[in-house]
Parts: sequence; structure tokens; C-alpha cells
Amino acid sequence: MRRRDLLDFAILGLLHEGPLHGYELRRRLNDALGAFRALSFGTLYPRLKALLERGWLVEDRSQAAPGKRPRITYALTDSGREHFATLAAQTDPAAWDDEGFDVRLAFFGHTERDVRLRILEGRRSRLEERLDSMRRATYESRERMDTWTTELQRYGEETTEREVRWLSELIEAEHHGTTNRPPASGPEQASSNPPSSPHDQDQ
Amino acid sequence: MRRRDLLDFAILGLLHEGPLHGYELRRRLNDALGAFRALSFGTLYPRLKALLERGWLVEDRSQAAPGKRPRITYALTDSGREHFATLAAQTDPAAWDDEGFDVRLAFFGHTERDVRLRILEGRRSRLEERLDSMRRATYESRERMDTWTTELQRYGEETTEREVRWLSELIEAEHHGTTNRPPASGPEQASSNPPSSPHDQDQ
DNA sequence: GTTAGCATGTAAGGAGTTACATGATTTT
DNA sequence: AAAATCATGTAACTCCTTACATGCTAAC
Repeated sequence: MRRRDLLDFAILGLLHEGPLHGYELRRRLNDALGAFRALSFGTLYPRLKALLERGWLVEDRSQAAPGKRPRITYALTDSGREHFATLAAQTDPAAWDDEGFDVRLAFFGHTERDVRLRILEGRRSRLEERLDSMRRATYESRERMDTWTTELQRYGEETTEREVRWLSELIEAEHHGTTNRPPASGPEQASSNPPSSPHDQDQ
Repeated sequence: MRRRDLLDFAILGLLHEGPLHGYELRRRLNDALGAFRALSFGTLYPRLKALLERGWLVEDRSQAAPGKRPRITYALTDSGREHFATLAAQTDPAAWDDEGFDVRLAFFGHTERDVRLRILEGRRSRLEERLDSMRRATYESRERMDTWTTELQRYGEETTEREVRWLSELIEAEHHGTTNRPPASGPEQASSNPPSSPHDQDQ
């Protein structure tokens, strides 16, 4: 899944909840998903056009009251749903690198459990590798490091360790969970606790 | 300071410790600095050429034993040192966005204290704004969120809060610190503690 | 001997931001 | 009345990764 597909995946995923127009789509992409933090219209609109051409979306311009700027809403087609499912089933390394992981996680509600587990575990190994190389770099450069470089590296390592712990908790939760696919339909009370996060007590 | 200058800044900064060749420079950029995690040679080498042309660096090909591949080392010129200092004095928003902050922090040893403070505070406000918009997004979407979306947002907020606390500690340390510019020359014992990090006890 | 790491470079292609262009509606 | 936000789009530009090309040296 290359960069481009990731955006497609996110758009198609968001539209599972119902039709949206470009502006709103961008807001969700930027605010909700950690990734695409600075997605611009210059990227989004041309991409929406491409998705239309492939038949994954249909547009609805009927909202345009005469004399008003058209407010175009986009809706998922069956083919688009299918394409999303194909992407959601993929478990290549792109699913767990910095680029893709957040987006994939955001749509775990539409992802099979075994795929979820592979992605979480892939992400964890990736971070563990990174932690190794960070520690090696810290060790190798210990001579020439000043206060801030040291602090930056320390914080970086701590952050990565923390994320590894978090992933381990999510993986644990997946193993214990009974549902394979919690209904993405009915919104659930936020009070529930499946991935259970005993974050503030641990360490 | 745009993207491009940031790479220049990092290269020039690294060369303050002494001449390096391209391959090694890349290793340092990738390993030590959190940013440029995947800087490729296709970016680095052309950039080094550009820095040569501007007179900020000089190359030394004399290491090339006959019949051997040349191992070109790059060294800082006075003009390069000057340009680095100019960049190090800048305190525009680019210094505290996701792109630039880590790199700027990595070279705080060559940065004046008032500049350091402005950058740290700029970064903190930036993150506080982000936190606000994350919380707003969480609130607005509370109806339609499934378990994983919730968890992703919770973790994101927690991570950002943690970074804000970290910055506050660094800012505190800057206010209390007596030295304006800890000697970037003599490598100090890693055991020292200026930005002092009582991380594992707090919260 | 063959793989992995050291070492330098170029060319093409992809991807996305910035800037521009336009205009309505809501808030202050 | 002005400013902010909603809303859609295009074009130019920048930048970077990927793939290619070459060849040495150390380790297994």
C-alpha cells in the first residue's frame, strides 16, 4: 500500500459512515486521524476526482440551490466498499510504518482480527528495531553529546518504549477479546473498555 | 526557515564537530536526529553540492588513494559557520513545527538562550493548540467512535500532554540555568543533569 | 566466494504544499 | 462592515524517494 492508497483508504473509510463533502472530509482527515495532519485541498480534491473516475465514489451535486455554490457530497459505491475491504485486508510493512499505522488503526473497526494482530505486532517489532538503533546511536555518540542532544535522545527512547508498551496492551486485549469485529454500526458508549488502558497506573 | 534550509542547518551543524563524508553524514542525520529518519542519498549528495557552490563547505578529495573510490570529506568554511549562525538565530514558527523542532533542539548547544526559550515556548503553545483541537475533535465525534478510534485519540492526547510537560521542564531548566551557552567544545559527562528530567517520578 | 556494508552519484517520477482564484455565509 | 469560516478548484513549484549505475572492502 503506497502513500496514495493510504489516502484512498482513509477517504473510503470515512465515507462508510455516510456521504460527506470535500471540506468536511478534509476536516476529519486532519483532526481525527493523527496522520494527514496538513492535508491540503490541493491534494484532496484531485484525489476525489480520481476516486470518482475509478467508480469508487459517486458525487451528488443536487444540494446546489440555484445561485449558490455547489456543495458536492461524495458517497461510497459497492465497488468502493470492495476496494476498501481489499486494502483493509493487506498486511504488508506499509501497514506498520510511521506513515500508515495510525490510519490503519483508525479503521480497525472494519478490519478482521487476524489482520489487526499482524499489524499491531508488525508495528511493535518495527519500533523495537528502532529502539535498538536509537540505543546504539546513543551509545556510539556518548562522547560528543551535549546536554540537549542527550535529552532529545533520552526523550525519544522513552517515547518509543512507551509506544511499545501501549502496543503490547492492545495486542493483549486482542487476544482476550471475544468479539471478532465489534459492530461498526451501532455507536457504543465511550465508557466501555475493550483495549483497556491501565496507562496511568503502570510503569 | 523552509524545509531546505533545515537540511542545510543540520549538515552545517554536524560539521561543527569536524569534517565528515557524505555516507557518514547521512548515518548521523538518520540515526541521531529524530527527523530525516529516511533521508536518502538522492537528497543528500545534490544538497552537498549546492552547499559547496555557495561556499559554505569545502571538499577534500585528497583521501582518495590511487585506484580507490574517492572518499570525499566535507568541511565547514567561515562563511558556512556564519550561515549556520544566522539560521540558528531564527525564531519563526518553522522552528517549532513538527518538521523543524527536533533539529533545532539538537543544535541548542550552538543557540543563544533567549532563542532557545522562544523556540521551546513556541513549541509548547503549538502543542497546546493542537491539544485543544484534538479534544474538540474527540468531543464532536464521541457519538460515532468505536473502540479503536477512541483508543487512538486517547493515546494521541496523552502523548501530546506528555510532550507539553516535557517542554515545561526544559523551559524551567532554562530559566534556572546559569550558563548561557554550555561549552559545545569539551564533551561533558553524560552524568550531568541541567535540563534535569524527573520524568519517571512525576504525573 | 558471496553477502553485507561502505561509498558516491544521476535521472525520473511521484506526491504534496503553496499560491492563486472565486464566492457564499456566519460571526463579531 | 469586516473578519472568519465555509466551499471548491487549478497550476506551478519544490522536494524527495526510488531506481539505477558503479565499485571497493570486510566478514562469514
